[in-house]
Amino acid sequence: MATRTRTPSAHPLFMQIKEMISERVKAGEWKEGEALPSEFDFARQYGVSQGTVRKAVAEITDEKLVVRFRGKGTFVATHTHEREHSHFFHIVDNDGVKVLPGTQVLTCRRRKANKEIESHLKLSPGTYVVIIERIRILNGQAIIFETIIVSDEIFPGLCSLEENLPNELYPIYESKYQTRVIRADECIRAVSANTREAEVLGVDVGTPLLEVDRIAISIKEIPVEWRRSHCLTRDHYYKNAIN
Amino acid sequence: MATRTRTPSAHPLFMQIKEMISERVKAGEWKEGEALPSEFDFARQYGVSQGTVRKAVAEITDEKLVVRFRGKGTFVATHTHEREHSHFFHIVDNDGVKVLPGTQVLTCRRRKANKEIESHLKLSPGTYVVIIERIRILNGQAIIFETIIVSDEIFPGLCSLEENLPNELYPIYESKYQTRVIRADECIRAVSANTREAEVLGVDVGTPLLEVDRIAISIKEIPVEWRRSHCLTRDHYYKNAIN
DNA sequence: GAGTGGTCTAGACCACAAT
DNA sequence: TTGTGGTCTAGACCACTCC
Repeated sequence: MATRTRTPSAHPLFMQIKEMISERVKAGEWKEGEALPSEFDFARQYGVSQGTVRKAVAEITDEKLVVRFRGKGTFVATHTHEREHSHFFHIVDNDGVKVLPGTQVLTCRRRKANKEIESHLKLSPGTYVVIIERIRILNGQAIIFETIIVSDEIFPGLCSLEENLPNELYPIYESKYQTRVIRADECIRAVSANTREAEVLGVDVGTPLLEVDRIAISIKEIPVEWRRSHCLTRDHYYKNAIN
Repeated sequence: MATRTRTPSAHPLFMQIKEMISERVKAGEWKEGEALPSEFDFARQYGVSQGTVRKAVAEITDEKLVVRFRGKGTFVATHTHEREHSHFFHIVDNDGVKVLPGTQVLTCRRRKANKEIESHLKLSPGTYVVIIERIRILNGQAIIFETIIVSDEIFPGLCSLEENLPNELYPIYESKYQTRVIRADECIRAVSANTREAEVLGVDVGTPLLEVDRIAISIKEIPVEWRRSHCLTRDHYYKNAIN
């Protein structure tokens, strides 16, 4: 391959390749779990060397869009239980050990979004949303009061699952609604338990609770879920590692 | 370079090179800000190709132990103001904007560590520590009540700086005490303001505060600072991005 | 055995900084 | 001009999976 026609773009070649492959993955050209073409295939497609494709795909792997297995191939990443739990769940017990939470749905309803929800999920006015309230149980104690809000257009019929809603929702978003959560922004505050939360969590009104406000972003860069968790941090805490 | 004598080690070559260079950096073979040998030098030293060294140094760069500049070289990373602020300070105002905090030292004293401190900083019994209490001021409001505890053996005379203690301590740790903080573990809880905090922060006793308990780890993998921040999260919050 | 990703090499050219 | 890190190539060998 003689000297390539250099696009005046500031990006190096492997970055351009990365963007192109990345876009194709995001566009759903290969379904979740499906294999992508091999490095050599991509190299032929784009007229670059295998090494350049490797570097591009390595970056996409870092972003957890795909996973690679030696001898098998490159596959569109899926939301495994472990990934969700290890990656998105930051509450641990006082010994620093991550505990698998149980879940109990309190309410699940469908209604019009208010201004606040519209703003958080970037919805057009009048959009319907699904609002789930549930508690999460760690070591037998109700620890977290969780309010989950998603667009009814993206997740139609989520309410109908009602009692069958699993602990971890992201795998459902992915398998039933073709919506893959790849990252999230969390806003963390200290708040006071209101009467409802106090009752459900079995504490006094006014007890300090940890509020974790999470906006989950899909692979298409759309905010798809607003989740507000109010956590009792007497026997647990939110663990964050800064590297 | 013919086929190399493969160590039976499970690690690939570039990983071994990475470990060796990494150890030398951590041992202080080059001072902070000082240049490391070039890729070709390392390649000669270790008898591998430049590409292999590149991959090793790339990983060390990812770990922020060194920084690289094209045309100049590879240098031992230093604690710049920006890095500390962007990396370790997670409190932002309600618009999500990071604010530069001012600081006012309340007390600074030297005393024997108690059991709790010994355990957090892994100190031998009877070690003296320095305890600094200070408030941090954002947009003119006292927002954070901060207690900082470090070993007096690692940071002798820190107290004597007293009023001259800067906002950001890590650059001081590095320049005056040859101690570079590279990562930290944070435990986050919701707590109630005690009388002291209530007075200092100008709120009622019992107001929910965000407790951020941080153990800072040095480049030598030693816990060197225990910092407990109690933050008023009325106009601010702790921001965490999950990628 | 064929195909995949993972590692390693040797060499080329580039952008940039210092001299 | 020299030296640096950054990119790219072409080809080799390896470990692993699947047939």
